[in-house]
Amino acid sequence: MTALQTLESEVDASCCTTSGKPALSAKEAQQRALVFKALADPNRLRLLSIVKAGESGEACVCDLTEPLDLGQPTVSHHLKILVDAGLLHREKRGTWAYFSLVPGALDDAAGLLATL
Amino acid sequence: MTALQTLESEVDASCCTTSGKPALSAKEAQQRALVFKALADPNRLRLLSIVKAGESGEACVCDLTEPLDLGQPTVSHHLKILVDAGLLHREKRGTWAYFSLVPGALDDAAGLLATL
DNA sequence: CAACCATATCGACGGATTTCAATTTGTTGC
DNA sequence: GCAACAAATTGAAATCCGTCGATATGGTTG
Repeated sequence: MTALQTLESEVDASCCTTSGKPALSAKEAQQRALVFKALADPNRLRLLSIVKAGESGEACVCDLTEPLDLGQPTVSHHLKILVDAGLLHREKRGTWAYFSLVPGALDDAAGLLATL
Repeated sequence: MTALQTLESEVDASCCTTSGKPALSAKEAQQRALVFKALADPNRLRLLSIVKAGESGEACVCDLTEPLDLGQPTVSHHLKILVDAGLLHREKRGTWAYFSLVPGALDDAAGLLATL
C-alpha cells in the first residue's frame, strides 16, 4: 500500500460529501505529509522529471545516476522513496529495473493541496 | 522574495514557450523542493488547513497552538517556514500576528507538479 | 559452476529538522 | 515608566535525512 493509495481510501471514508470543511486531522496530515516528503528533495524532483521527459516514459537506474551526479546506491534509495510514496512504478525486466510515473499520481498529489 | 515568487520569475525566463520538455535543472529542482519541504510536515499542513478552514480566513498564533498541541515557539517556527515559502501571509495588528493564505499560492504549488 | 553486471541493502557519517525551555522584542494599558 | 501579554528569537537535545563505501542479491552469459 503506497502513501497515495492510503490517502484515496481515506477520502472514501471521510466527510467531504456536503460542504463542511473541518481542518485536517493529525492522521490525515501525516499521510499527506508522506507524499510531500517524497517531493521535498531536489534530486527526487529531477528523477520524476527525467522519467517524465523520456521518450519511452521509463528509465532504469543506470540512466539516472549520471545526470544526477550521484552514486548508484543513493539513486536506488531515492527511487524507493518515490515508489513507496506511490509516485513511481517499478518493473524489473531481467537485470534492469525500469521506473515509470504512476498514471495520475502527480495529479492526485496536486489535488491534496486543493483539498487542504 | 519567497520561494514561490522566485519560481514565478524563473518561469518567465525559462524555455516553456513551444513544446520541448527538458528535464528539471538542478537549480530549478532546488527551488521547487523548497516549497515542498514547507509542505512536508504534518503540523504545517494542519496549520494551512486550519487557516483555510477558518471563517475569517486568518488566524493568530494563539489560535493555533492549542489544536496542534505544540508550544508557541514551535508554532511560530512552522509559520515562519510557511511564510518564507510564500504560502502564508503575515500581518501584525497590535500585539497579534494574523496569518492568512497567500491567494493562489496553493494552486501555484500544485502547478509545480503538473509542469515537472 | 563461475564470472559479470545491474540493482538493492547495510552501516556509518555529517548535516539538517523538530521540538522545547528560556529569553528577548514589541505592544497595550495602568 | 512599569506590569502584562503576544510573538519572535536563541540555544540545546533528540531525531531524521541524504550520501557514500562496502556488501549482498539476483539474473545473464560464458
